Amino acid sequence: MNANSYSPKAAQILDVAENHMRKGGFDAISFRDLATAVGVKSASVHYHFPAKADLGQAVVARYRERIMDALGDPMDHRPLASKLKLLFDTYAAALKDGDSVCLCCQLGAEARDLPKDVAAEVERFFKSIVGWTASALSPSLSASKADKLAAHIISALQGAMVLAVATGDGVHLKNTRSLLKDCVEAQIGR
Amino acid sequence: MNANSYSPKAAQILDVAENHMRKGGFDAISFRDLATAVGVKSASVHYHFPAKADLGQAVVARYRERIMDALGDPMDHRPLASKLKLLFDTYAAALKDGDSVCLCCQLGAEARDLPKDVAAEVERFFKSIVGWTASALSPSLSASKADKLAAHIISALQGAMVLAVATGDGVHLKNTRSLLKDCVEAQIGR
DNA sequence: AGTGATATACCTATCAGTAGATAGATATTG
DNA sequence: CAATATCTATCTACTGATAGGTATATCACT
Repeated sequence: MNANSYSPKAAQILDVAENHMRKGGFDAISFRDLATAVGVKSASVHYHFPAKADLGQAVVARYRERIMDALGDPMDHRPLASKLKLLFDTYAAALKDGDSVCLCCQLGAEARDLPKDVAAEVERFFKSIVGWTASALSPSLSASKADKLAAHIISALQGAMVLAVATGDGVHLKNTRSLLKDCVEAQIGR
Repeated sequence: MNANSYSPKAAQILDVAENHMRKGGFDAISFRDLATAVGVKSASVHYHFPAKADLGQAVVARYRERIMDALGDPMDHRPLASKLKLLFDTYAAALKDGDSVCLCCQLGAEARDLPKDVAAEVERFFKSIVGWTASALSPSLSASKADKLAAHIISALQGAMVLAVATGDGVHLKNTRSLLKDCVEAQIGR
């Protein structure tokens, strides 16, 4: 099930669901609201996604695929700085309108209250993106240090988004980017 | 309205509400569930907190007061390192059972979907705790650098909690603590 | 001491609205 | 015919909220 295997209507439903979930979490979407937003009835949404957990899982899976595709191969020959810039730009684009965090930041916080399949998909997102970052760092650091620094980078970006949304001030994300850059340079000893 | 001005039953309601909200956000609490948990009927919960927004606001306000009280005066004569240790210990205690993030991390992510008063209280929490941290750093750094580093510290702690809950691995918090310590030391030039 | 007013803290009963989900009919296309 | 995609209609369960009743306790006044 890759991200392009959805019918146009199903993709449209996923788009709306993703936007709503980013702002209010899994409980913020309802079949009726989604149906109205895409111009069908709620029973038709159930046709595409039988249960709410199926919908949630599909939203997260598609999100992960899209992000990971945008990041590309972490082991290719681009310089580390440009990989990290791409990570910051891509991942933090979640804040684009200044009013929503990364989908998995939202869902990650409520992981213990999510349907099992949805929570598993969120966990998979984090393992993917931390793994990508660790791979990108790996030529410059020991495996152990790369893993820790990668997790820290993702953590800090997540938290900065929360702070930005909660205080209504997007500067937090830029601030964290610049401090993370220093942190990475200190670690790789440049 | 300080944290000790609630009747025993109201305080009990706030306790349960806080625990549930930490795991699933504002929508995760219902008057009926709370009532059952404390042994009354839902109408009695409305007696103590007329509307859901009142309850949410009270939970967040009490949380902020408790955390800020535990942190104490950021300008007193304790060494910086022990203030930061207290911050990490106190604030990160939210993860105590390994299955819930900081209340305001959860609510901060969904700030745009919260009742206005609740969102304002969440914002107030963040401004308080970032302000405390900046004050603690202020003897060692310029005001501008202290503000930035303080926001970064809080961001990183928030994000680490999300990662810890989402992946079920509490090591992320310890990891971030140690990298933040390095980051602070690099900034104050020690 | 006795009486009435007031406040506190609960209750029962109910409301309109919304939730996720399903059964079964209909239309369109290959 | 069969697959796809929609519909109408409906179900049960739960949501926040309100109206109005009950019991208890405290206080003021005679």
